[in-house]
Amino acid sequence: MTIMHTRPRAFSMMENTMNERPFAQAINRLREVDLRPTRQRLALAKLLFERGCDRHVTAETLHEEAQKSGARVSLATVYNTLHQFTDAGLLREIMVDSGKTYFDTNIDDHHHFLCERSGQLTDIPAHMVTVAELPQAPDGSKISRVDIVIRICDQ
Amino acid sequence: MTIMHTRPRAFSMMENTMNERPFAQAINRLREVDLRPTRQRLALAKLLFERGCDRHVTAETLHEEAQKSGARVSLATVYNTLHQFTDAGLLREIMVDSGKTYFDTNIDDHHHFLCERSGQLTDIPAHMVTVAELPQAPDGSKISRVDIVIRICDQ
DNA sequence: GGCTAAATTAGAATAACTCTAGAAATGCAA
DNA sequence: TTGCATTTCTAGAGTTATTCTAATTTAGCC
Repeated sequence: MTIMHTRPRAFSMMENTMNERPFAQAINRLREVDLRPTRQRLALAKLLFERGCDRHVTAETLHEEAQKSGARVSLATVYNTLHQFTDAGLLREIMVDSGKTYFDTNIDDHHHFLCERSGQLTDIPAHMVTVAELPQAPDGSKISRVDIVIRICDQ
Repeated sequence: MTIMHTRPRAFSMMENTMNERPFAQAINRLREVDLRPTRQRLALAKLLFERGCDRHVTAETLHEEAQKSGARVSLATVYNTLHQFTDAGLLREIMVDSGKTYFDTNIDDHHHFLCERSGQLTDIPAHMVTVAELPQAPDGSKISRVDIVIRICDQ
């Protein structure tokens, strides 16, 4: 197992406004995390990171999106790629709906609203939630992260 | 859909120390939530609630336990029963490990430690966590619950 | 006890992944 | 560049957790 000491920031549209050498950014980013910049990985990276907003995808939804955009990528590759990107710190896996794995392009410290009706997830920046007191982690262990899900329902 | 206004407390060993009429408690509790006290439901209720401690089970683990205790219950019935108990407010469904559904016999307001190595879940009473500031729920919705998972790893 | 609705069950079906093994693409070295 | 070792991709099979289905059994009531 490898521990990431410096988490790379995710791709962003901002960094590529000029659109010269459209894939250069993505290629470098993938190289940085030791993933060969293949056609498939580049296509998925584009969909995930070059839209300029934070996204919550499942393998299923991303695969569908890739198909629509004309990229030929198998579902197995989408699964592989999502896990590789997660291991590389480019994505974060989130657990809300048992039986489905969501990936979040926002890798900053943050939390989520979860709509109980629609299952819709929305980011909450970490600074909007203040936790005043936390219990001590059990002996021999330390807190690695605090995940907060605020469940909301219709008023 | 039915909204529960008065959540029944879960069963507890404390309430049945004398052991007279061993199933009376369970039978009444099931009646209260409009579930016929069948052989299977009683067996599962006993396993879940009469051990005097809070438990985290999956359908799989509970089914196995039932088998060992000599109760003949099908896995389908375990699934059905866990969901019925949850709907009746006797259990709470928790999401931590995508791909598996856990049920918690502790239905009080509380949170969880999640050990990233073993997947082990531990309850944290609500009073041990203080949330000082929460964001407003989006328009037209209200906060129904705040779930906090403190992920821990080896030190 | 007998009837009716509810509950249980085995096994089939489904959903979301994961694995496998062969084909294709990548990148390094000459 | 070309060849080759290695990585990556893919279709399809396999797995796991769960739900569905339709037939059987059981509970509660007269």
